[in-house]
Amino acid sequence: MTGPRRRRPATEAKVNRLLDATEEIMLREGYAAVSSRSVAAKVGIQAPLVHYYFPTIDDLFLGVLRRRAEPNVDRMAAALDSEKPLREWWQLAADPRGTSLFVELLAAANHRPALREEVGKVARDVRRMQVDRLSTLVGEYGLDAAEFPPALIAAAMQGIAFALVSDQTAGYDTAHEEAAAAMARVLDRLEERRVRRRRRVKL
Amino acid sequence: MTGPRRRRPATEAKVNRLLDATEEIMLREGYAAVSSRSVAAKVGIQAPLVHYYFPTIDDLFLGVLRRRAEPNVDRMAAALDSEKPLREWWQLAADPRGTSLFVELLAAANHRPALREEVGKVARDVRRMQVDRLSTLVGEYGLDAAEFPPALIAAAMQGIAFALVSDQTAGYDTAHEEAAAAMARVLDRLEERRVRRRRRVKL
DNA sequence: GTCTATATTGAGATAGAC
DNA sequence: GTCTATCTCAATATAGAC
Repeated sequence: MTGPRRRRPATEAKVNRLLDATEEIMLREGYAAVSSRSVAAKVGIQAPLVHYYFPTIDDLFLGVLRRRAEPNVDRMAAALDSEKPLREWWQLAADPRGTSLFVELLAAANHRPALREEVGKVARDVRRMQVDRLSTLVGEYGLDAAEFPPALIAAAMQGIAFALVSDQTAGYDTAHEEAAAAMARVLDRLEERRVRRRRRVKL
Repeated sequence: MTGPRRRRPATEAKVNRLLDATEEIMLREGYAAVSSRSVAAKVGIQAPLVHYYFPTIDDLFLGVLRRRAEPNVDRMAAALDSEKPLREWWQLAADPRGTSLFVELLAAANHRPALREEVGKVARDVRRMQVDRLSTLVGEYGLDAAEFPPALIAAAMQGIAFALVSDQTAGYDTAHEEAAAAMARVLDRLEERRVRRRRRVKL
């Protein structure tokens, strides 16, 4: 076990430029527009050279997923351990770039088995982390755990973010701004409630 | 203005078979797997013939969208006017086939301007219908309209359905069954509350 | 280790046969 | 009105040059 191979700095930089280009294409034109040609054109190299760094297109998508997953899992862990867990979780979930990319990866995974497995692993791990933390948080927020189990709250956080971000980035006229503002207020109220309840316990 | 052209019954049947095949491919392999070749293979005809019925691939996607949209808009209208509006709305939203297809169309619309416009129109019209009805329903459910405005409730219904259906169809292990069951219970309780409140008013 | 010339397959679309 | 032969181009990928 020697861990992932080290690469020369110049190579590392090029790999990152390729992944940046791939993300850009996924966000602007959808995952289906990603090809060795489109990525190469964006970076300014020849198409077949992409295959030197990423032998297959699957590897390119996996690269995007892995580069995003690690810091995002860390950020989610930090959010869940912060003073306002739901509020910070929402801030992560409502990030248009990250959420749009995740939706694209989810869609691409539909017909790419290698990607599907990896996306599933990330989704499951993150969800487990959220549910674990929620099992104690739910009570602190003054919610009935029987009515709002962690699994539902986690699905709601992610799902609402999906809906709002996808309508927003597509430019659909569906009052998503109003909904986003309301969501923020709901979470703020929950955080206030939690603070009050914890004070009461301490006193 | 003569309305849409009538087609011979045999033609109509073939058009439907092509649209069925397209839906099937979208659901099983994702929208990106839809091509004149893949659709033709599934129906058992030659690839270029697909272009006779649907000149461009955009037309194929538009065909799928339009054939689905009309009955679904009607069904949503009926649900909103039913005895248990939220419950029936959820039953529609939680349908895996319909929701998965909508997600695929949403993704495909990302880089297909013609489709994008039509999807946007459908999304906006349906959302408007839901929000209109919710503006009176919210109070009947005993919810505070300032805290839970119609736009947020509509986004939540759709978003949670997105999240649960996509995890379910992809087979991701994220406790989506538990979440779906909890969602159903939450809505049942709301419906009960609405019935009780209406009785009180009538008496 | 880095990059290019090139092979192969499959895509969308059209002109024209039946 | 229905279907087919065929064109053009873009996709992934590999073998091999530098």
